[in-house]
Formats: sequence, structure tokens, C-alpha cells
Amino acid sequence: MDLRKLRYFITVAEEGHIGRAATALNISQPPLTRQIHQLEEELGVELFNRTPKGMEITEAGTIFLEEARNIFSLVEQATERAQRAGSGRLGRLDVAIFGSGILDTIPRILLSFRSDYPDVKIVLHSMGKGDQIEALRQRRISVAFNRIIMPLPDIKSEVIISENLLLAVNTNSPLSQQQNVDFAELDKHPLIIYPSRGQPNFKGKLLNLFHEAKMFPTISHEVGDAVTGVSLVAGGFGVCVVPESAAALKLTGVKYLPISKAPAGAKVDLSCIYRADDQSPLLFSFLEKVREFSRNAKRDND
Amino acid sequence: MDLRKLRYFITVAEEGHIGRAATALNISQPPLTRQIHQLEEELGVELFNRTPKGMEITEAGTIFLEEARNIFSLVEQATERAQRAGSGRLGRLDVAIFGSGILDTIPRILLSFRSDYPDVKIVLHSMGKGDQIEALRQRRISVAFNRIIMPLPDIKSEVIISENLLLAVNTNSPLSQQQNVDFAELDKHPLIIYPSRGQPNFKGKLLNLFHEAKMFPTISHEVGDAVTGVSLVAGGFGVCVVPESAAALKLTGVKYLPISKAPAGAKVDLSCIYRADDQSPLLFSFLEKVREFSRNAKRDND
DNA sequence: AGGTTTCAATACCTTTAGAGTATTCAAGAA
DNA sequence: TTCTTGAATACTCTAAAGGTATTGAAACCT
Repeated sequence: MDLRKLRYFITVAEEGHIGRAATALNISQPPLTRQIHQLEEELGVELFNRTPKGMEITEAGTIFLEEARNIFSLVEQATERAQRAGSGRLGRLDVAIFGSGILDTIPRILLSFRSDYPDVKIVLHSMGKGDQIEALRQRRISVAFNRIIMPLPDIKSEVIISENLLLAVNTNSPLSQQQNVDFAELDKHPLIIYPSRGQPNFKGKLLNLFHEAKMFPTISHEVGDAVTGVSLVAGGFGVCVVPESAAALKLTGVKYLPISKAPAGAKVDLSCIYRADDQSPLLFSFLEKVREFSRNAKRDND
Repeated sequence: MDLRKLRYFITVAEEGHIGRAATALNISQPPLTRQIHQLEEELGVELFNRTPKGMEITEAGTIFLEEARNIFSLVEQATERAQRAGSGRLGRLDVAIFGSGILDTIPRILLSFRSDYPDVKIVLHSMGKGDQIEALRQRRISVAFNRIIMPLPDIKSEVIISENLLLAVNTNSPLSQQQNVDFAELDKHPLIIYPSRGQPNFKGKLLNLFHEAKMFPTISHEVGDAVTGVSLVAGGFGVCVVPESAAALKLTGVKYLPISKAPAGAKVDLSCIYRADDQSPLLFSFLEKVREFSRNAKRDND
């Protein structure tokens, strides 16, 4: 069997005439006769009745014609899909998410990616930092979002946005009457801090900032993530320093105050990480979209 | 594009190694390398990443692999379906039916055919004799059932069964007390006769029989078909001569009596007709089944 | 009936592309 | 560094597809 034979067969069936079909195919009549014979031989089935007027398709031929057309449309589809996949417009992208980024930034990135690449299936995996690295190495995921990344030789990372810090306060607290709060004041309130796992982390970064400013805050609670931290604020257990994007989390009894007079390093990055050797066109288009998002975010900040 | 290339591609994808794939395909390594390159060239897509360990399929390759496998299963299916159609086991058969045969014999033939050829779609058309001939010539149908056929050069006919005649009588009539009725007695009762259209027909045949026996029956009604005739018997309008298979029609108030001492010609055939030049394997398998039915019916009669 | 026309089939030659052998190139592993 | 492994390249050979010329067979038309 051979696609050439199928193409010839379809043309002969459509023309009902070897000579005309040969003309349509830009070949001469004898080879076409031969090819049709070979096809019939191969199938063991008469596809045409030879009449003095030309070639009359048989019932078996009619059935085969239908199938032959299907085969061609599948071949076309295969080509097209391979090309789309090759240019990163078709396929499946496994993405790991974690931290407060999922509250605002990550959904916006994913949404904008999906509108440009509707045929890419995005599968989300919620996992911690350590798991992300391992999953990347094992190729279970292609890209992951996280906040504070330690440099690794086989994993590349790119900062997407650098967010300012906000202070989540309870609306019953006198603080909530202020428009903002000075960084230097932060050690005057019981502080809820997160997370305690995964090195390096947001907790470590924050404590360093205080240390450099010679401040010694009271840590009232340690929790696993921003959502839990803000929930405790709502319950009146203290205040909590969070990245801007956590402000998307509206809870009754919680207000977010800008932190004024903060040191230069009082920011937290949202990054994405991926295998350094990953050549996937899908990843490339995804990263392109992430960078576009990043540029827009920076411009809006200026 | 070429099925050979697709087959090679699938093997390389499965082996992940050009050398091993070449061995599996019973060719040497260089031509295989060339074919894969040509395929990539043609698609404009990298299907494999060349690693020091072998060939690692890309995402686009994975997509294309899926499609390539689909294509092969379709090719297989096309071959198989063409072969089944070529041996008359797949396709569509348009059959015309008419007359009292549809009450018993024809359904039994169709049932037995369908159990042997489940993939042949049978489409039934109810039409009169003249229409049947025209529909055959126009190829709208392939085979038709009827009773009395005039010979034609382009239409072949075969007698399936030759049925005895029965007399349908009303259960209130004194006749219904008898086990049977002599042919010679038939002109003593008001006779319902059918059909008046389509030459030659059952009515003509019956009247001839009476004529030869020098009998002159009273014709009380003329109707279009056996079912109507028997219905009139149920209503007490007279008696009606019908073929055996009409006895499958059970109506309250109607009894069927064998006709004794009938002349040799007092039988009616059920025939099937088809185009003399029709070479369709489907028709052949159908006729084979009809002949088998015919043989069994004759044997059961003896 | 005989010549003409119209298709498909056959005979025979040419060209192309797929397959083979030998060899080179590149990248890890010892 | 050398050795090994696997893909790529160079070149030759062969098989199969394509071309030209012709035959064969059936219908059509005087």
C-alpha cells in the first residue's frame, strides 16, 4: 500500500476514466493503468468494472474510496498538528504553582497564554519548592512558579515581577485607621510569619530585613502559607507582611496597608523556573508570554 | 509524504535508536537516517532530538506519532472493508417487495440473510411490478420480489418457491366446517379477486385456470392486494383464493382451507428478479442465500 | 459488414529514488 | 588522551515508477 496509489485511485474514481485521470495527475496513461492494477492485486478486490466508456467503480471501490479520502484527511491533519506542535501552538504543558502568586499574578499569566494558544492544554500541579525541582528534573512538569529561588546549574529561573510588601492588619486594630505604616513600626506589633519550610524562603528574607534594620519583632505565629497568615489576621491574632498580589485575597476584617520608608530590598520576587536544557517550542512560547507579562507589569509600575 | 516514511518514523520513535530501528525494519542504518531527515524536512518540524544515546522524540514528534498510528489503523481498516465489500459481506442492498410474499416468505429470507451478513444494510422499498422493473434499470434497487414475471432480456428472474393455493373463507359460512374444498366447487361462491393492475397478474392466472376447467365463478369484488381481499372475507363478502404464505395473516372470522383436486397449474410462484448484467458480489451473496432458502423449502415440501 | 473511434492493456525503454557498503563526525566514557 | 557508540555523509547499485509506441477490444457510424 502506498499513498501514491491511493491518490491515483481517488482521481480515477472521480474521473471515471483512466486517460482523463492521468492528465489530471500529470502522468501518462500506462503507468496509471499499472498502478490501479497493482492496487487491485494487493487488495484482492476489483475496484472498477472496465466498460467501453471508461472505468465504472464497483461497490467495493465505493467503500474503499470513502476510506481513502479519510486517510488523506488524516494525513493532512497529522502534518498540520505536527507543525502546530513544532511551533509551540499545540500540546500539553505541565505547570507547577505554589505560594501567594496563585492568588493573582499566575492566573492572569495563564489566562493571557490560553487566549493566544487555545490548543495548548495546561495542567496545573500544586507543589512545594523542593518537589518542583524534582518534578522538573523528572520531566513531570516543564515550568514552575515560585518566589525565592536558589541558583542551580540545570535549572534556569527568570524573575517575572518584583512586588512591594503590604501589611495585612485587622480592621479593629488602631493601625487600620492609618493610610500606611512605616517599616520601622513593624516590630511594634505581633507578627504572623510564613513559611517555615523550603530554603531559602520568604520568612528568612523578612527576618534578614529586620536584622539589617536592627529591629526585633515579636513573632506571634508561624504558618505554612499566605492564605493561612491572612486568615489569622482576620481572627485578630496579629499583623502579617505579604506580597502585593496577596491583596487579591479579600477577607472581612482585613485591610492591607502600604509599607512606607521601607529599605530598598523590601520586595519579593515572583519567578518562574524551568530546565536549562529544555528545547520545547511549547515552553518557549510560554516563556515568551511570561516575559511579555513581565514587561507590561514593569511599565505599569513606572 | 509516504506510508513508508511513516512506518519508519513509528519504528524509530518506538526504538528511540536509528540503528535498532533499522535492524527491526530489515534495512541498513543510512537510508533510515535519510528517510527521517526527509520527513522532518517535509513537515518543517524537528521530530527527534539527537542525543549521544540515540533519538529522543520531541513534543511535535509525539503528536505526529499518535496521528501516524491512526493513519495506519485506517489503512488497515480500508483494506479490510474493501475486501469484505468485494466478497459481498459489506455494503448496502436495495430490495423491492410487493404482494403477499411480504407476509411470510420474504421476511424469513431477509432474516436468514442478515444473520449471515450482519454488515450488509438492507433497504426495503415497497413498489408495484412496473416500478420494480424501472427501479432495477435505473439501479435504484438491486433485487425485487414478485409473483408473476414476464420474461425480459435485461432482467433475470428466479423462482424461489411455488406455493399451493388456499381458500380464505368466513367462519360463519357453512364451508368453514369442511376440512378442505374441491377446486370444482370454487365457482359456487362469490369470489373476491385481486389484483386488477400490473400485467401479467394473479387475477389473470386464476381466471385462466377457471376457464380451462370450464368454470364461471361470480366475482363479487376486485381489490388491490391479498390483505384487502382477506379483510373482505372477514367481513363476510365472499371467499378469496390466496397463496399459502397469506395464511400467515391471521384475522378473526377467517379460516384457510386447502383446495383439493386442483389442476396441476394451480400454484403460484414467488420469484426474485435482478439485472442480468449486475456483477455485484453483494447481489451474488444475496442470491446464494435465496437459492439456499429455495432448496430448503422444496425439501420440506417433499 | 467494415471502417472508425475510444479506452484500456501491453511491450519496452528511461529515470528516479530508495537501499546498500564504506567511511566520517561528534560526544561521552575509560 | 584514546576508545566506543550512534548519527551523518559519500558513493554505488538496484528496483520501481514514469514515458513512448503500439496493440486489443468494444461500441459507433455510416
